[in-house]
Parts: sequence; structure tokens; C-alpha cells
Amino acid sequence: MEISSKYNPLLTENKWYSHWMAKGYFHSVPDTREPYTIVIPPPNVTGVLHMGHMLNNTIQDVLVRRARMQGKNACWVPGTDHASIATEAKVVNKLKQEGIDKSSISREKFMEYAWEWRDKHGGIILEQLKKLGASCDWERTAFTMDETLSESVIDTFIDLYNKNLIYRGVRMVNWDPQALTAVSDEEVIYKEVRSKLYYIRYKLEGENDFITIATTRPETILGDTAICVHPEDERYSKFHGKKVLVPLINRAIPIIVDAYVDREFGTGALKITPAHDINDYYLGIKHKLPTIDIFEQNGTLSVAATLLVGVDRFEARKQIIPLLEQSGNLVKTEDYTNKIGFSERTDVVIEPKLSLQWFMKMEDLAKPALEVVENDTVKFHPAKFKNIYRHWMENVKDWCISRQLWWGQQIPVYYLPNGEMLVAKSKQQAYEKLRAEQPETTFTINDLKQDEDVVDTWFSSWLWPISVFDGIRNPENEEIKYYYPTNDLVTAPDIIFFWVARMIMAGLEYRNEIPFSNVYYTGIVRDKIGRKMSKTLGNSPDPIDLIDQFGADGVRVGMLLTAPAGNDLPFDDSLCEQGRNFSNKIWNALRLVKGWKTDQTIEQPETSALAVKWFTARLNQAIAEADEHFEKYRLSDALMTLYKLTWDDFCSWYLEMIKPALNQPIDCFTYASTIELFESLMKLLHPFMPFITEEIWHHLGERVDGDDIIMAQLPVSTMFDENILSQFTFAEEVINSIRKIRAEKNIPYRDAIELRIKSSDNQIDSTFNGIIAKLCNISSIQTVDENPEGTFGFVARSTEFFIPVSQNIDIEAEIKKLTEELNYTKGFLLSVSKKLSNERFVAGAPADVVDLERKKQSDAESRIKVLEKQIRSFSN
RNA sequence: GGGAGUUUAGCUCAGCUGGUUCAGAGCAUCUGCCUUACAAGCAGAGGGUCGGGGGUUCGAAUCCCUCAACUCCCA
Repeated sequence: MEISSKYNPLLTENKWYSHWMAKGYFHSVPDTREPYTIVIPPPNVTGVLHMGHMLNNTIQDVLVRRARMQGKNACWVPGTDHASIATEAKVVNKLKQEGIDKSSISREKFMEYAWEWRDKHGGIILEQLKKLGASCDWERTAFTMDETLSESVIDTFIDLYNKNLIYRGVRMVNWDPQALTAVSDEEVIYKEVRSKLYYIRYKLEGENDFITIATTRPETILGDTAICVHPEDERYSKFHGKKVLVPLINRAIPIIVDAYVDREFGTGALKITPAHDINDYYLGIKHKLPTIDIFEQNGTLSVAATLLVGVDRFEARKQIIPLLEQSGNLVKTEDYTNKIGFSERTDVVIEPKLSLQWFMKMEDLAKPALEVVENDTVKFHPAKFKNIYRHWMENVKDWCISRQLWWGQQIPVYYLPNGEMLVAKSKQQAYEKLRAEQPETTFTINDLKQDEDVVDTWFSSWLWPISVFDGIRNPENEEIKYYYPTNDLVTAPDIIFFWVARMIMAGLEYRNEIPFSNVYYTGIVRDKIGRKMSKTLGNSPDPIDLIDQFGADGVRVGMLLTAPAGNDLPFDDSLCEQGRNFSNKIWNALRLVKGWKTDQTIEQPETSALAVKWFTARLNQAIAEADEHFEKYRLSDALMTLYKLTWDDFCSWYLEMIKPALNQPIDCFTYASTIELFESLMKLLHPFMPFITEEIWHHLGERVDGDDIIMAQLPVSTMFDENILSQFTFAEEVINSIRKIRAEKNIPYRDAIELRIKSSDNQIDSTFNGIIAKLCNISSIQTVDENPEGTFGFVARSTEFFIPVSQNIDIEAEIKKLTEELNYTKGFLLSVSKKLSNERFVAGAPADVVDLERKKQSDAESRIKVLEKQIRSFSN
């Protein structure tokens, strides 16, 4: 069969993915095997695959495939979250295009549209994962709004409310004036912005004196309820207890004192707007100040502002400056850089706003969740993320969980006209509860009105490792008991608080058990010059294009080779190119091996038997190495180990060792061993490169139905012959020296040469002589007593080698080369001797270190003797 | 403003609890090769006073102090 000289991934990838699906290999049901479980950190249902997902899911797939090949019952649960803000925004936009205003339709109708949108567009990202090769159990695909998961969310809300862990209150929240909802602290992204600092003077009431403050938000003076100065600031002591008039509107407000004020900043006097700044808010509470909320929900000024009513907050800022100028209140303006919070979802500036919301108490949940990470019950990879986690956990604030949206789980709270509320799963149950508590009530079920808001999407996601197995509603069901706790969570570090922290809290609260044993933090994929990849910059390649260009295996390898845990990954197409080249290398090794004809009548050459023996040892050594990397979650190192094993040891060394002469057949023993070794390599590489390994697996042998590499047993490391490995290292040194001489002296490979080995007192290791001869095209190897004339020489360890040549030898050059080597060795010996003559070293250092130094000393000494002798022979 | 982390070859990174004289890997670079598995390749080679300074030690990339630069997190 003709096999193309270039590997074509596109031809094989779809074929094998469909095959695996048809065979149901990805599907898991509980059985007696050890489970290995990963729940996907659910991507946003509105999302498309980006480079971050690609990295993240490649890692998960590597872990899952490896576990599967280790005979574990591997289960990778895929799914998406409902992304309330993002999805609602998309649906609202779509309706707008169709001329439908959200406010003109009912909640029920809106939900219908939203589900329609979800069904149509919601699965894109999961389909893309299939192209990457993700071996998810698609039969378990979950969605945070599924009935099971939603009910779990509602049950949890009610439970936490009953445990007094959820409360409702007016607090300052992060308000998104575009999405018209509150968002949590974690959904606010602080960015540095160049703005201006305005110095504004306030006239004292009844006096002709002024006090000047500095602010970046002059429009909020309309909501001022005090001016605050430091109690020990002498500049302002004369103002204590007096009142000033708010510019433009002349409302009198008090001057208060508080040590909170930073005397160095601005003028040392601070305006207090309790309704629109979190710090002011707390000062307002402390000093019992009134709050004046001057903004509408959409960020325009309300009637409470009295001026500029209906004007947007940013426009108001522009407009108020000339007014303040005219009134003589603007003292000066300075350029200023500060950090401003933006909504993660809509990217508009967050407005701190007082609002009635639902909150979850975090303190009691945080403590045990911190504990399990501190004591490594949940291990972080890399461990440095423990610091960030600890810092957050120790300063955690209550979580604002209500959102003023429709797309999501509606809060299970029902209000009576008199303001009383009932927390229950349904209106019916709320009413029954009411009747039970107040049998004399005159309210009917129709008087109950459900809370309009929904809970935060993350209030669904934090239950994910439990709810996908229905462990909230049915805590004793077979699946949750089998799959939970899951093994590994793979996520980007910016999700540490959204997911990791809260999933751990939920796990401990509802299962009394951690949700996963290991958390692998990936790096953030950046572009070549280190910028985060983003849609607006347009610097993110489309992962699907990359797969088309380099093959899924190539992209997976490219991403992983350079992505140690927790390190950012400056992405470059050339990484995938390297991956593709590796695929091609493997492919060509297959072509070579499959091109050989076997002949039962030939005996196995000794060199081939030795090659098999050597590579077998090397293979087992590499497996042990890779295992160790896996244990430490160093996936890129594990991959590199296998990459070098395949490319260098197998292709460059082993195959060359056993290669039959041109057009000659190979013996059956070597052939069979080679196929077996090749198979082992493919199995080891399968988790990283699922497609090409499956393809090659089927080329390497006739397979019965169901004999697919994806389900094969991963080779385990056995005891290996270390001696043969060190013998080979010596041979390698000899071969490299000969190749170097050939290159330097322009002796083409096709011209056979001879090799002479000087007999000496040392036992000469001739194990690999046959292989040396084969790889270097040497016609004969002889042992000699004296340095022959007309030869190029080199020294490997302390054995002398000579290559007789017909051409003239540049004696000067040879002497120079040997002298350089001699000087180096002498220097080496000197440093070793110095160390050994230092009594404190001999006394202080451990015995094996000293022994090693002694060995180095004697090796160097004998090498020096050899080199000196060689130089002398040239000089004669 | 508070905290954490990073700084080793042109690039991306290894280098564990201090112990090989040229500090390792992959990629990139340079040189020579179309040697029929592979030019998406083969064979060689060059490249770093381990951010600066100081200290501890027989011995420091590794431990301590200090300075500098960069990154991230939190407010």
C-alpha cells in the first residue's frame, strides 16, 4: 500500500472521532473499576472556542485519556453555563432587531425566546471541542439551566436561607448600568484610566471662606452629604463643626472629621457621597449621614440630583464643569491616573450603587475551604496559587447573588402585600407554609408575588461538580457516590475565585467532602508580544483554522510543549508547526517500517538484537521519567520526554541501528520487536496525540474489532538494564566523534573508513562495536598496540581511537586540538584536586560526594596520560 | 496603597532539600548535506560571568540581606 510522504491529519481525524463515538468509548457508567473524573469548567454558552479553551481542554483530554488507558473508569463531563448577563444581552439584542422590546413581553415569553436562542446557538463551543479530540462523555452533557441543575440551585438557595447564610439587604453593590443588574465583586475588572482630578471649592455657610476638595467625579457633588477632614489636620481645624454649601445647588452639608482621610491626597479635604462610593458609604453609616442617590438605574441623573436631570453620568460630568467654572467653584484641573472598575460582561464603567439585593454570607464557608487548601487536601498546581487563594479567603466579602435579569433561576422567595416574605420552592408551597405559620391569614395564594430577580450564574456553577451527578437532590444516588469527589479540575487562574473557591465551599457544605483533589492552573494564552488575546485586539487566531492548518494533534502538541503549569504562554503559530512536524516525523517512521519486507530465513543480526535490548531499556527509563512528570502535573515535561524518546532515540538511533541495507529484507525477530516497540510509543503518545496514534496503531497491525489504541493498556515501566544504557552512552560518544571527524575532514559518509582502537590496561567496552561500525560506515575495527601513522585520532573516556586516512594530516592542527583538550582536562583535575586537598571538604562533604570527586580525579589523570602520549607521538 | 510572584542562551522554560569544569532542554541561529522514511528532513557547530551588589559556606543559579526591573492579585 502506498502511504503518502506527508501526513494528512484531516483525512484521519474525523474518521477516528466518529469511530470512537460509535463505539461509545467516551461513555462511562459506574462499575467496579477505580473512577477517574473530571468535570469541565463549564464554558459560557454564548462563547466560541478560543485559545484559552484550547489549552485548557487539551490538558483535560490528556489527563482523561491517560487515565482511561490506565484502566480507570474515565469520565469527563462536558457542558456549559447559562451566562445570564451575556445570554440575556444577546437575546435582548436579537429581539430588538426584530422590533420587539423586552419590556413589552412577558417573562414567560422572553424565556421562550431565550431557550430558542440557546438551542440554536448554545452548542457551538462543544462541537468545536470535538474537533480538538476531546473525549468527553457527551451523553452526560449538562447545562446549568437543565431541570436537575436548576432544581439543585433552588434547593440550595432555600437551604442556605434556612441556615441563615443568605440574607436580603440594602448594600452598596457593583451596578452595571447597561445590563441593568448588580454584579459580584469578582465580575468587576479594574483598569487604569487617564482621567482628571478636579479641585472644587465649597463656600462656608454664612461666611466668606471656602474649603477646597479634589475629586475625579464632579457630577457626584449633587449627592454630597458631608465634607470630611482629618481631625489632626491643622489647616482645617477652624472649620470643624461648620457647614458648607454644595456648589450650584447650595445645599448645606456638615464638615465632619475622621482619621480615614488621607491628608496627603488632593487637598486633604474629602467630599462624602454615601450613595455612590463604597468608602463614603461606610463613612456615611459611621457618621449617620443621609444618602442621596442621584442616579437612575441606567446611569442618568435622577430628580434627586436637582440639576442635569436625565443626563447620562459621563455627559453630566462634561456639562457640570463649565457650570462650576461660571459659579467660581472650579479652582483647577489636574491630569490624573486612577483605576476604575468595569463590568466583565458589558465593559461599561461600574457604578457603585445602593441597592436591595440578596447576599450570601461567606465567612463561615470560607474557613474550611481555606483549610483544605492549606493542608493540601486539595492540591494546587503550581502551589504558588495558594497564596492568592489564601489572601482572598481571608478577606472574603459577602457575595451578592441576585441579578436583575430574567434568564436564570428565579429567586424562590414570595412576598405578601404587607411585605412579609416566604422562602419556598413554589408558590403553592409558599402558600402552604403561610397557612401553616399563620392559620388565620386572610391572604390568598394570588396575593403572593415571587421575587423578580434571578440568582447569579456562578450560584449554579459552584454546585457543578455535585449537580451534574444530581448529588444535591439525591445525595445518596449511585453516580454521585461513585464519581464524587472528582479527581482534577483544570482551569485558568483568573477563575480561582469564581470556580475553585466556591466549588470547594459547596463541596464541603453539601458533601462534606472536597470537590476535586487537584487543581491544575493553566497559563493565560498571550500573543507573541505578550498581550492577552482578545476579540477587540483581533490578535487571537481561530483555533479551528489552526486545527485545519496543522491538525488537531499538531496544535495540541504545540500548545503543550511550551505550557508548563501556571506559566503564561506566548503563542506563536510556529509552536503548532513544531507539533505538525512531529506528527510528520512519526508518520515517516511508519513509512520506513512498513516498507520493509520480512524474510523468515534470515537470522537476527547481533547488532539488531542489541539495538532491541538497548531501546527496550531506554523506553522503560523514559516511561519512568514521564510518569514522574505526570505525578507532578508537569505535562509539558512529560510530553518532551516522549518527544525526545520518539524522535531522537527511536527514529534517529534505533531505526538506524536496525535498518536493513537498501532493498534488503529484515529478519522476523527484529521486525516483530520493532512493531511492538513502535506500538508502545504510540500508546504513550496517545493522550497527547490521539488521532495520529490511532491511525498508526491500525497501520502497524491487523486489528480485530474493538482493538483500538484509545482503549489499550498504557505501558508501565519495568526494571531496565542501566548497564546497557551507559554502554550506549559510550558508543554515542564514539559515534559523535567519528561523525565530527568526517564532517571536519570532509570524508563523505559513503566512503567507508577503518577504525583502530588502542589496546590499553583498561578493559575496552566493545559491546556496541557492531553498531558503531554500522552507523559510521566502518569497514573494519581493529585493536592495535601502537599509534598508527597517518591517522586522525580522538579520545573517548580514556580509550584512544584512530581513523587511518589516505589524505595528508595537518599535524599542527592535530597537536593544537589535543593540547586544548589536555589543558582543559588539566584545569579540571586541578579544581578537583584542590577540592580533595581541602580537609574541610573531605571532612564536611558526604562520603558519596567525596568518592565521586576521587573518581573524577583518577579519570582525569588517566585521560591526561593518554592525551600526552598522543601529542608526543605526533611531535616525533 | 496592600500582597504575591518572576528575573538562567535570541525565544519559551528545566535546574528538588546548596556538591561534576566548561549551568541543561526544545525552538530559533550558523555550517555541510536532496545519504530513496522524513528538506515539515539528516549530520555537525556556536551561544549564558544564572538581573545588580553584599553576605553565609570548604563550596551558591540554588540559602540570607539589599537594590532594580517586570508581571499578577486585591482595594
